[in-house]
Amino acid sequence: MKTRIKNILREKPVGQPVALAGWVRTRRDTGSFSFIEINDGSCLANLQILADEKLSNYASDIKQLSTGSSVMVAGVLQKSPAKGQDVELQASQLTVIGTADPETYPLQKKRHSFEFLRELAHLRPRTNALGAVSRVRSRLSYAVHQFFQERDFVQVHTPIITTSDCEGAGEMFIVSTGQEKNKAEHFFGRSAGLTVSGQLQAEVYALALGDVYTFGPTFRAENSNTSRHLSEFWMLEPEMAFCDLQGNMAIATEMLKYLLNDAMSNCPEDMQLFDKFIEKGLLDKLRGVVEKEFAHITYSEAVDRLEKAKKDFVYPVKWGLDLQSEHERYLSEEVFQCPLIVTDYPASIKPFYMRVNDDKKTVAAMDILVPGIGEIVGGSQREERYDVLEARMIEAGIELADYAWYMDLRRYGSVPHSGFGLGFERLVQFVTGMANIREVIAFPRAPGSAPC
RNA sequence: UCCUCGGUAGCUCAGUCGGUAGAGCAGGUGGCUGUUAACCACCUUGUCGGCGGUUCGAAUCCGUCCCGGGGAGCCA
Repeated sequence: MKTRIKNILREKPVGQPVALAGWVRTRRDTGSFSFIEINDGSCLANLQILADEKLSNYASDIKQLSTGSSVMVAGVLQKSPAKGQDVELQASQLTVIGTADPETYPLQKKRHSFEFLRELAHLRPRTNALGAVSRVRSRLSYAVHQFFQERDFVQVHTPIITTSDCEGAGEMFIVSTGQEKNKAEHFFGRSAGLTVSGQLQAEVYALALGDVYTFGPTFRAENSNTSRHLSEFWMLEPEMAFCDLQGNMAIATEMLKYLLNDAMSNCPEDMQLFDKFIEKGLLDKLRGVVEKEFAHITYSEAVDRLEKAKKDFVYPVKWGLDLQSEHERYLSEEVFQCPLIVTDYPASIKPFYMRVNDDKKTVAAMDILVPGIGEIVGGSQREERYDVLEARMIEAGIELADYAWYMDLRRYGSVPHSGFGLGFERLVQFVTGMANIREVIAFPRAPGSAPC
């Protein structure tokens, strides 16, 4: 029976027999024995093993051990007399499971660039930083479910293959068997694609179950090549019935604070690695976000501030034009220096499903901008009035027949409802301080690149 | 897709005015030591991203394509 290093280090059963299995990070030989550091992925820390020359396979196996080899070790845990670790394992048995030829094994004991590691998608989780990202990502995913389940939200598995394009959400990948000669022969009887958003389907379930969320992979065929875009990414989309924009903002804010707090309290060692080596001051930044109120301004106020700003922008600022990255960054990074919620954008630049405000010019939209990442959450109150929605769809040139089911939600028992989308990888980026989104997903897919 | 910077040993990089390539680390061998980015000595390693051009001669200059970083657009 093996014990995970995480538990060994937490419980420190000194004097007790312990067995574990993992991969060799480094070996150092001394006079009559070797120090071997083992990592088993359960935590950032390695466990130091002492392997004495009296072990039967000392000369044949243990002295040959190199970085990357896999081993099983049994022994007795003891207090360490030297600095660097509280406890260490005196091995009574060490079995080599798999060797790793040091001439060809690409990972070294020293630091590698993330660009290099990206070429080794199958080996990079064995590094400190990528292992830590994986654990924090897993924990955040768990915390997402915990947050919503604690609040009686129902998870809906919305479809990956979809026949409805969530307008304004980007280009779709087309799904087909490759055998169809014409549209009538299509596998689904109509053209289909990979989902760009589960929102419209989530609305269906919100108007039946009240509060729901969907959390799954999302696909965008955009040719965008940046440090915060992926072709395949995970998106969290809560949708709440009987909920207006104020309620939407409140739940999004509460959720973000909850998630940051959860990662900090449950992954302290990994978070300290990020704070120390990836983004200095990360923990202070996150604590600040948890403690401070999020700033909130309307789009009109944002335009006002930008027009009065003493800063030269490349792109023009004018009511009716969308805010550019430089504008969003100026507001969140320089003016407010904290997460900023911008609401009530012009209807002309937002999708048909967002609820038209009383001024008839703006919609009940909200974007949450965070320093360094930009937009992390985008949401809105949905248009629940049949006539208004129909007019907006016609204006947008949408085929009404294709969305009859969506219109039915407004025809039968319509209610005000709201929701938002959170880019999960952008959240992981924000929490870990990783500069490039390709480092926070196991196997990144981007134009021209899809390893493994 | 656009702008911009880059691609030299397994990794991180240097390479001047165009004259055929170097360091540190890693790896190998030997030594030493309760070590911990271990240490000391010696040794190995190159389609200079690809193709084409200019030139007596190209890592170096020009063209083009591929790949990567940063920024922009699109968005989450």
